[in-house]
Amino acid sequence: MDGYDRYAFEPFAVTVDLAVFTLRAGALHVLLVERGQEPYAGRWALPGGFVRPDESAESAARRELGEETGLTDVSGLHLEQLRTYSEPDRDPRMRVVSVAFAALLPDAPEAHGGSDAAQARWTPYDCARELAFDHGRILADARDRVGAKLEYSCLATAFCPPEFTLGELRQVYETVWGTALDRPNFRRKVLATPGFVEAVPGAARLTGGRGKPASLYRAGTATALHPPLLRPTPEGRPA
Amino acid sequence: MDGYDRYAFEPFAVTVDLAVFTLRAGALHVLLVERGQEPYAGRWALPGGFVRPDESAESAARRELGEETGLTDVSGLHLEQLRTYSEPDRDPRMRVVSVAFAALLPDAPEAHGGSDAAQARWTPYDCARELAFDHGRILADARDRVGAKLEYSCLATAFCPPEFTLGELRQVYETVWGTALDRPNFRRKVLATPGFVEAVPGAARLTGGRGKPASLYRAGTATALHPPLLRPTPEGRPA
DNA sequence: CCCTTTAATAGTCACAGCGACTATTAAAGG
DNA sequence: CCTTTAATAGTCGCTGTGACTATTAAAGGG
Repeated sequence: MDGYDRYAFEPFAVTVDLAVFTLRAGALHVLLVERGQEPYAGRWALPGGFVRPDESAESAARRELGEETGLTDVSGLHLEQLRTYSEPDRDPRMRVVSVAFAALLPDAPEAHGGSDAAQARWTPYDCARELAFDHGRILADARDRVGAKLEYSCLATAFCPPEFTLGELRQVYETVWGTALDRPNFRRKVLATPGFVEAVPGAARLTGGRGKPASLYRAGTATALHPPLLRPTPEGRPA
Repeated sequence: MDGYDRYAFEPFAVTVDLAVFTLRAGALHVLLVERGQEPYAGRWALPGGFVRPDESAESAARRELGEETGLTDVSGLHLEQLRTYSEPDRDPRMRVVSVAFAALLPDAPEAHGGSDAAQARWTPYDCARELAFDHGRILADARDRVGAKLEYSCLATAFCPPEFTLGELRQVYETVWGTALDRPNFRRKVLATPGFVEAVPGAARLTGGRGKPASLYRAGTATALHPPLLRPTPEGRPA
């Protein structure tokens, strides 16, 4: 950033794009909006918008998150910067640099049009195809990041309501990773990690389903997982 | 990014900032440039510059890397996008959004002025203080990222020349992490990880120092480390 | 009311990985 | 030739984890 005044510089439009994830009916869902105009009119896209003069990309992302989900309080939601996409031709009209974020929601409020009056809809991740711009790439990157962060962070609780059972937490992993996890082993691992979850003191139990009712837990104070909870290796992810 | 044409948008200047690391004399060094003008005239800063109209942030970062280090071929160097800094007041003159990158160099060519004619210097990481703008924050974030990635990636070889000994590789970890590692255990772990390093077939050995000469290795084809090489926990990094 | 089903919870066993440690080998240098 | 230095070889024991079995506590149907 030296030599600042010695070069002319091109002004860029700066936007944020959000990959907003939630779990619904045992499947990973992402919030998409339908574009109303060219380019890509009628195509689905990630929600997002311009960064305003007086706000950071993080502020813009949280503002857009509230507008698009209709949630009144998005202050506690997990929002994470992914990376910035800046290919010169990523928008056919003009030079747009976009800062991508991932957001995780515990439950999915029904989607509705945001302030942009654009149609918004929760879509199963596997059905999100043919997105506008490079949003397909952004969405795939976001999913990879979320899956990876489950291994070494307590991110999974961000998909859960304030109080949850270990079964629900395990389903987060199973859904995002697409693998089954051994129930007792998962329980042992989670409870052995200090600060991951803490038991709700009262003899709180959740009923409503079949089977033995499970104890309730809250997210703990830890953010990192040491040692990590490695996902089962289908074969050799390494190499 | 929907509702594209419905809002006026503020044009931003977009720059890249680089945290270029290398190992010198057993210490982590970072490439800094001295600012020649206000603001922060005379202060040290991370190298960087404006993204040009026809290039992506990645292209701009690699171009700047070549200009600032004086290296003729930077195509093989490890360059990694960190995150984007976009606080409205991060530059007192105007609205500048900066995409930060980390770069890793095997050996340190003597620093010289880049094309900007600014003075450039390799500085021990611990001596890099009072940087211009928010570059201190960016540098700290970059160091954190590099340290963390050593755990679960083969990034360490990016600090090494094409052929290196296991002792040199171990010193990378020890220098970046600031901890001593058990020699035999490190060797066992590295050699047990397929694709991390591969032996140079010839009875190649490195002489020049004291002691038994070590075998030479090259970086393997793996990029990820499974299971990871966790850094010794001084106590509880988790929680 | 019993019996099946479902899911949480408790517990066992064996192996892999790793920290800590000791021993040996192969060079340089005085 | 002996000391120093560093690479390499190998051992021991603990911890974490995968695989697996058993028990408990509810719902639901006959």
